[in-house]
This record gives sequence, structure tokens and C-alpha cells, in this order.
Amino acid sequence: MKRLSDLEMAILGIVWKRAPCTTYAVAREFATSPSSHWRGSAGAVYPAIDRLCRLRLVKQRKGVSLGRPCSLLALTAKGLAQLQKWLTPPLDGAAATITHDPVRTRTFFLAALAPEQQRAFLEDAESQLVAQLPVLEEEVARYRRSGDWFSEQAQKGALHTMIARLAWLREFRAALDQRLNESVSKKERRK
Amino acid sequence: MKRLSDLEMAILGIVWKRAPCTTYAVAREFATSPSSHWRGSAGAVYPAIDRLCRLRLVKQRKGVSLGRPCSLLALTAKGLAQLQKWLTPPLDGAAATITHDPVRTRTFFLAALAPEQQRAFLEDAESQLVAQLPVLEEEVARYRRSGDWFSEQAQKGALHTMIARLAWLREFRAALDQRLNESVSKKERRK
DNA sequence: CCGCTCATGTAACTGGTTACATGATTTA
DNA sequence: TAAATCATGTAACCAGTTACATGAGCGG
Repeated sequence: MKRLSDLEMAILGIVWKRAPCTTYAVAREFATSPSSHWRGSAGAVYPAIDRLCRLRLVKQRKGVSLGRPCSLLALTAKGLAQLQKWLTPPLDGAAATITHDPVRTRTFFLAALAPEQQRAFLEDAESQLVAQLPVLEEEVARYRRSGDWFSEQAQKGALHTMIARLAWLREFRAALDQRLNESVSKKERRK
Repeated sequence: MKRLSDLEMAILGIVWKRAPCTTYAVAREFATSPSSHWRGSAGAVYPAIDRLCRLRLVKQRKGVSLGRPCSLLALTAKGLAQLQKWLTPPLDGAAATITHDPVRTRTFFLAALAPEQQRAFLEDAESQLVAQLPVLEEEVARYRRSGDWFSEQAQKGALHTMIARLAWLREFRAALDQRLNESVSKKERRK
């Protein structure tokens, strides 16, 4: 069987957790998550669920949600096995590499800016990330309240990462300031 | 003008740093980077450079590399302006959200495994990430030696993030162990 | 009854991947 | 002389996005 994408696997996981649930609810889970790089667009989720159904990893049955008829999803035994396989070592290599960070990507090229602009970039990135902290904290609290222990731990990971990025940005800014001071005093000495 | 993708912007950045260089060299930069989620495949980079040329952000001239004729790339003034704009606050929202982490994604669904397998997953992830540390450290050292200060700082960010993920995984595992002990002793008490 | 959310899709596009093809030059 | 690396592409494919379309039920 062809390897499933991480989106398909995540859908499998969500269906497993929230079954019975609608495709719409799965899509919304992606759309409302603060982390996910998937937008959970209908154009991705509906076809993916179709594929999972055809592979007999997910089954649909008729049901009602909020009084309206709809189709309710649940994993099959085969689907659960697939989900477990995804979580069983060894992790495929792609999973364990360094993560992608658009802020970091940009910093590689900061030398293209004037020093004041370099500092402005770091400050802006910092304040944008700081603004995310309460969102993530609330998400952790939400999972804690819901009693979903693993999601709570996972979300704590997101928070940890965010804090680490912030610490790095601050260190970066401090190093930049020091660097600028040094180059200024060098010029002073030359006078 | 249509918004450029992050890959196109990163290409712009690389060309700016390494000009004059060949398209092949740009592609290899992506391919050899330990971080990048872009594979830097020819099928992506060559067409992207074509687009950047047509937009007059990059210009090509004939040259030689290692004795062979090739086309050498460099940014135009317009290209540099575009690069600087990419680095100028405010960062577009997408850049400042929580990053995607395939290990973290999986941990949301760890409850689908038996406790021993949960622990095995965390241990495997941990050891795979640990194996990346020396690679990243070497990369930082490489940039330090090359005198590319900003890339060095950026790569330190990758290292920081990796260390944070590791700390989180260890915390996770400790919490899991504690949790298991508690549930065991609860059973003991019931006896 | 108007707008909102629930619910289910589809069509066109896009930005990447894989895999292939070609040929020159260098190194073992 | 064979294999590796430099260099430049192309064609087929694929997964996910945007934008649209539709309709039912619910709250003001």
C-alpha cells in the first residue's frame, strides 16, 4: 500500500480520538488549531477522507449531528493498526530532522539590511512570538481541562519550542547589539 | 506583483549571499542543508530561477565554473529590494506562528498505543533527535569558521530548538513514567 | 427573514516532488 | 575507463490551496 501523507495520518488520529465525528469536525480541528501548518481546507480533507474510506481505514455510517442528518466517521480495525504503525519506532527519518521555521529562514539573510533594520526585524519577530504565548498557554489549559493528557503534553511541546525560539531571538538581539557597539568603538579608536 | 513563495525568497537570499553562483549551487545549498524542508530538487529550483529572472529580480550572465561554461546568477537592484522587503517588519502572520513538528504531531495520538509502546516511541524520538545534535553543532562551527555571522546565529536557533524539543521529550517521558507508577499503585491499593 | 454555523462537496490552480535525460569534466 | 560530480533541464504527478456552490437548521 502506498505510503500515506502526514495529513492523512493526522486525520486518522483525529477520527480515532473524536469518533464518531463528521468530516466537517475534522476539518475544523485543523482550521482552529494554532499550530498546524495544514489549513484543513475542505478541498484537502474531504478527498483525504474519501481515500481513507476506500482503503477501508475509516468507515462512514449515517447519523445525526445537531438534529441534521450527516455521515459519522470511525476507524476500522485496519485503520487503528495503521495509526499504531505510524507511532511505532523506528520513526521514518523525515520526522526527526530539524523543524522548519520561517523566522529563522529569514535571519540567514539579515545582513542584507542596515543594522537598525536588522534590530527592528528581531524585535518585531520577538513581539509577534510573544503574542502567541498566551494562545498556546490557553490551549494547554484547554487540553488539561478536557482530560486529554497526551494532547496536553504535546501542546506543552509547542509552548516549549516557542519559548526556545524567543530565548534565541533575545540572545541574537543581545549579540547584535554587542557587535554593533564593538564596531562603533573600533571606529572611535580609528579617529 | 504576485506574492513570492518562501522558496523563491530563500533562493533570492542565497543568490544574494553567494553571487555569482550557478543554479546548481543554489539547489545544492538546499539539498545539503540539514534543516530545510525543501529538498531543493531541480524540478523546483530551475523553474523558480526562471521566474525570478523573468521578474527581473535575478540576472544571468555567461561565465565559467571549474573550467566549464555555465550561467552565473546575481541579484538585480530590484531583487535586493525585494529581499529587504521580505525582511522588513511587519512579518506576515504566517511567519510568526508555531512551527510544525512531525514528532509532536504524532504525540497527540500516543494514547492509541499500549503504555510500553508509548515509552518506546518517546525513547526512539529522543535518540533520533540526539543524533542530530552533533550535525547541527558542526553546522554552527562551519558558519563560524566561514565568518558568516548571521548564518551562524540562525543555525544556533536551529540548535536551540532541537535542544528544547529534546528537553520536552524527556519531560514527557518522565511524566509518563510517573503516571504509569501512579496507576500501578492505584491498582495495588485496590487489591 | 437574515445571517450564522453545520455540513458536504467540486474545479481550477499552484508549488512542490520524483524520476528521467543529457553531457561535460574530474578523480580513482 | 569507470564512477563521481558539475550543470541544466523537462515531464508526469501529487497534495493541498483558494474560491466557489449548495443547502439545512438555528438564533436574533
